[in-house]
Amino acid sequence: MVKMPVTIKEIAREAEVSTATVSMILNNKDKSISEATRNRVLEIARNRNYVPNTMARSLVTKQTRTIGLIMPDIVNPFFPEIARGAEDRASLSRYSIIYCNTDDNLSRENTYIDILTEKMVDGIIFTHSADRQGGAEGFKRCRVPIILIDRDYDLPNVIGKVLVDNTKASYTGVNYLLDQGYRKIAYIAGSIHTRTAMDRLEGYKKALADRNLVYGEEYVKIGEYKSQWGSEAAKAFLDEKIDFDAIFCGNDLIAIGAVKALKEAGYRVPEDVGVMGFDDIYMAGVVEPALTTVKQPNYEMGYRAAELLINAIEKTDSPEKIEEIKTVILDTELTVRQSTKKGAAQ
Amino acid sequence: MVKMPVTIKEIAREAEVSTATVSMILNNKDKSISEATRNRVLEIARNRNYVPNTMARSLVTKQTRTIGLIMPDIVNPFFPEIARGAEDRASLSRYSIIYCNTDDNLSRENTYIDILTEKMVDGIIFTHSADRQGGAEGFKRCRVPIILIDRDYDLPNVIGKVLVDNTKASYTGVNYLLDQGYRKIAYIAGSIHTRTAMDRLEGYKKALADRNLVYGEEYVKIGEYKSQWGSEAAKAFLDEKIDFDAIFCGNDLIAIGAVKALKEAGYRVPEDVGVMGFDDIYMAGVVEPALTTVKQPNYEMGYRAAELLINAIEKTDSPEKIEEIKTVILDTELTVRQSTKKGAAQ
DNA sequence: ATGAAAGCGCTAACAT
DNA sequence: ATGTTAGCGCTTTCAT
Repeated sequence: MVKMPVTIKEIAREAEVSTATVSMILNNKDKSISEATRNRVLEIARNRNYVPNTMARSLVTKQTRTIGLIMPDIVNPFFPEIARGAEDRASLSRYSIIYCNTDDNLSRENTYIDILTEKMVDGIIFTHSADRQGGAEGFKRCRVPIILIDRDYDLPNVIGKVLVDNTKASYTGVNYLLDQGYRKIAYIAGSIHTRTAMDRLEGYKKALADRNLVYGEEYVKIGEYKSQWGSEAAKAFLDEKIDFDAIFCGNDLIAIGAVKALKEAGYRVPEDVGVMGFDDIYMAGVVEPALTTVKQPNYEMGYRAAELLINAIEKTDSPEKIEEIKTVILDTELTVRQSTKKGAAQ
Repeated sequence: MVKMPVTIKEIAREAEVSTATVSMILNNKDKSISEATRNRVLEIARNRNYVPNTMARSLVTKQTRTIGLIMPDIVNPFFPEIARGAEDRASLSRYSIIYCNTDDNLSRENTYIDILTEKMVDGIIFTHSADRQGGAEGFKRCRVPIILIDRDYDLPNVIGKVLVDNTKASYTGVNYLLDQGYRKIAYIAGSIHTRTAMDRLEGYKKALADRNLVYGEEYVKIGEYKSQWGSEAAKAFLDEKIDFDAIFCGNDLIAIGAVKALKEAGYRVPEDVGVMGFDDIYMAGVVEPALTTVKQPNYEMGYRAAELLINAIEKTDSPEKIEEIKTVILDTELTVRQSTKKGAAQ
């Protein structure tokens, strides 16, 4: 297993040419090299199982063909899709991805940014972390371009963003419920501390306002992104005898909990009460087929982020004027799993 | 953003010492360097935001502190836990992880092995792919140590394995059902083409045999790892009037489907029929609280794999005698989510 | 059409 | 206690 690596030097000697020639041939920059030597060199390289040393190459070219992917936690089903999208786009252009879990921890984020710049990655895709308060101390030593996903911070080195229009998304979702015949739509929010959550709430309010539907603040409950909370909140609505016929939820976990509570209380979903989730966690469909959700295009977000980054890296032609931050805003999509029409037969 | 990187050369000049001195100080190999110069150099490095160039370092040291992680698909909830475990262990020792999705595709696997050896990763963690028939062509150019997870191939460069005792796992699972009072345990298997699946079936048979329980082959159904199949198979058991009071399933998706079919047919789970899953996909507990499962310790597998690899990499002291392949066999654990006692009250 | 040579930024003997 | 020097394996002008 401890095979001594073959270098271009050895190949050059064996082929009786210079290392420059070998290098050019191996990199397809052999415009002016005879077919004869070309084939000879290629043949030898193949026979000797030549593997280029990318360290040496990168040292010269200042490119590693590696991208860093920083995210809170790959075990959270939100992220694998993003990671996969990024990887698929990256590997198309023969970039590799170094992945880093931060657990939403600022100091781990900073550590990773350091490590990635030391590793000389060509760029970083930064997926949202709840904590980060815009603090830029961790970026002092960072020298690589950054693409933001999902959250819009003001950070140094950011050259692009891939975002979702959350207001529009929940607006669309609530409108779907209205179109299905529901008229009294309650809202169970998760944490409301993030921009994302507030935008969603705003979309909900806007959809109602557009149809001149107004009802009090008792229709909105704020808690956390857990199914437990969904159950509690739904029960609370029932206990308080709020007159609602649908619930829009801050995310799918909440929705799953809400559906459970409603069913336990004897309601049929969606015939009696429509419930809609958001985000589409993995398996939401398996868990609760009655659930229609607003799906965030995670895979595409990862894909587009990698694309933005690679374009920026390779567009060395436009020198310094990468001043404008490219922003991609993706649409969410409605995943209708089962008719959610009010009063529909089972 | 286009900051000119600071090199040790510049720091050396500014501090009026040699690059060797700077290098030693920066690498804590400064046993014999005066506090004065030491502090001066460190100070300058900090002020100038010095970032070491790991390419240059690796070129000399032949170490990249990077590990490759090859797996079928990070979106499959089986893998994020492995990835996370590996990353956690790796980052403890300041190793980074390059991750690669193969979609169980042999040629993608080979491509990645090539890319990773070119990137000079210090080792590769290879998580199981369904396809690979032991073909070793893709490893011709590979020069790095490999740790296998979950599947036991005969591959070149393999220096370690982290496996699960599937026979024992299903043996334990079935015994649990028996201990709970069930006596007629059917088995719904997924694909049976893998060693893993066969081992699980064997454990099931062994558990029954140990208690002198014998019943015909009609108690075993073989299909695929999908909830759809779980439903179909469970219905088939009912239609065929098989006398069973519990079902052991090849994985959780199957179990979820089976529970669904049983409930639709009017059975109470687990009071009338006990159902047990395997593998514990993400959210299995949310989906079906009645489900008790045999959980594969994915996180730990990833963690241990990284550990094995790092130990091997850094144990340069034992030179060539790394002939023995280190094998770690982990136990699965029973995740009892809710009493599964036969006939228990709701 | 090909070769010579100068680095890329760093580490590691070996000197002093 | 610190400096000198020779590479690591490759790319890239600039010659020829």
